[in-house]
Amino acid sequence: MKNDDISAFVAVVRRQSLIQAADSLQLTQSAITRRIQNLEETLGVELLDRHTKPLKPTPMGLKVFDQCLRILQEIDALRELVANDTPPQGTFRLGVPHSLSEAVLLPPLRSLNQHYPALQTRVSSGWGTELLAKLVQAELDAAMVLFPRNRAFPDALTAVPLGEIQLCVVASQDTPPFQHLIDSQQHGWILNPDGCGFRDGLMRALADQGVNLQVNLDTYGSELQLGLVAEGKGLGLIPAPVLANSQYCDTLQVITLKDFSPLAELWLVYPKHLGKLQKPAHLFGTQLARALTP
Amino acid sequence: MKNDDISAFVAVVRRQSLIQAADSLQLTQSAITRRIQNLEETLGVELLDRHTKPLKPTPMGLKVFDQCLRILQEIDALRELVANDTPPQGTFRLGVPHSLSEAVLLPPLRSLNQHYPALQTRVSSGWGTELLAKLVQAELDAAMVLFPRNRAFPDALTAVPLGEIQLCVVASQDTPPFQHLIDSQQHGWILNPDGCGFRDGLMRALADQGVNLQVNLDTYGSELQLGLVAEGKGLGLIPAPVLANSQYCDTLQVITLKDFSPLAELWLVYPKHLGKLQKPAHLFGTQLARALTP
DNA sequence: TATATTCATTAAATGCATTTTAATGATAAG
DNA sequence: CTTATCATTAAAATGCATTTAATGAATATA
Repeated sequence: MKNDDISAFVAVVRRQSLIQAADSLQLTQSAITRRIQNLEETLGVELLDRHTKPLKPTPMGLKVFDQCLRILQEIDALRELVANDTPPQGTFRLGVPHSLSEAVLLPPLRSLNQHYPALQTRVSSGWGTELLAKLVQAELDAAMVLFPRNRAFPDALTAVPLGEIQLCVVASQDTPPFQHLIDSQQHGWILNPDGCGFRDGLMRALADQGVNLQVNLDTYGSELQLGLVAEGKGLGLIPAPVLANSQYCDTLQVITLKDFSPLAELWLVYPKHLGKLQKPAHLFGTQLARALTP
Repeated sequence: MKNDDISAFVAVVRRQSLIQAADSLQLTQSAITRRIQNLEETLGVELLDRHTKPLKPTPMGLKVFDQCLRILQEIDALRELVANDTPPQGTFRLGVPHSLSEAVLLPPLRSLNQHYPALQTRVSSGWGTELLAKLVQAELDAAMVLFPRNRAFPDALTAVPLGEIQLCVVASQDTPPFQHLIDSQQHGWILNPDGCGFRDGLMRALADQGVNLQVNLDTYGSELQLGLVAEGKGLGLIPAPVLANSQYCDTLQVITLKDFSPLAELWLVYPKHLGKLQKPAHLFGTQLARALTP
């Protein structure tokens, strides 16, 4: 009984698709097929119902799924157990989102440094999905990312919620106020690229109302974005703490919408499968989370 | 994190020796060494204290050991889960001990047949350790074995206790009674070969008193053994139910000793790692145990 | 009905990881 | 001091999982 097979099965049930599961585990469909077959073979039961279109587990498969979850949980507990007794040391490569300013990031980083003075922390910043990609490629040990709530992460990663952050819709001072999301399209949006995750959420919310997201300008930094918004080029969507610390804070108008609750979640994300090379850094999952929560 | 590594570690901690662990998992010492190293590497902690002579886990290792147990337990639970919902079918190769007569074996076998009429059962008999060897070589699907209590089984096997069985020390009618184990050596023993497991226990008990087991004759079957005992060639050690059903039952004297409590345990033993070939039979661990318990 | 398109399975080839074999080291017992 | 026992290490061999590539099945589109 291989754990890899188990996590493959879990990923498939979650995503209801071999392809997406493969994607999330960074493998081929073939590999997933084999893994599922392995598990089915060793258990002697059919786990997936091949006839339904969204691939679903058989009744037995569902029970197995639950138990698999329990197994993976105990394995995680083992990691935690070790991590909690091992004071982290060495160099720790942490990724932080472009979209969050120093004002937001400094407190947790300071807290991290207080907890583990021996730890060398190297911080680099990037857009959300960039950071996730670097995690799966083991170029980072952990990353903080800001994503819409209920966001699904790659199965190769563990995500711990660090807290919620309010997003604000901002407009220039002279923009006439409006109350519904649908009206936003009259002005258009100025947004950072897809990688940051907000855009996805906004797009989906608009799609629910049958409208496509209209983007006036793609920006690559919060100050730039806010500057353009201040000039009346369109609306912006920005984390409240970033707005508060921006030079444009007073120049902008915050719009409160009735049908769009712009809440994002700040996550700490780190790889599940500890490569053999990076020694200590990845080990302290929730330990790190605790240290980062001020 | 590989389950094989985990069970290797568990085996090592249990046996306090790499060699014995290797033995019980049917592997080389080398392999065990590597597996332990793997686990230590992925966890980033030293698990075994190499300096103590009976190889012992470090304090951290002990905690890890407990958690490993939990993991393996959940994995077993998965097997159980599936097994309990899968009515067994096909041909089931069950091994039973030479040392137990039909009188003892018939009730559980009948019970098994009642529970699972669809199951073809092929029963073959052998000495205890023979049966265990056949299990690890997948020549049997399960075996009932009679062994001294607290007997350690190979880690590749799961053992479920089915109940206790009284052993009797028997002698010919004209043997003068005695009360202590040590006195038995005056008469010598007539025993079945080592494989049956009783001999081990007896030998150990005598060794504790500083005496070596003196065996007058090696026998290869209970009736033969009892026949020879009846002729006064020495003492016998035999399960009570077998004695009760023997033709020599009335010809023999049962000796009650004060310092040797001859209790054996009847086990159901089956392989943990289900080979891919044998389809259904090995699957129903405790399910089988329930059926076999009358 | 034909033709893509999407998604899963299968088969052969590659590549990686684990195991064994064999040699070395280390420690305790005779 | 020698032998025996047990663990580690290195190199070769084995085995297993993944990928690549081709096939199959089912749905949608023209």
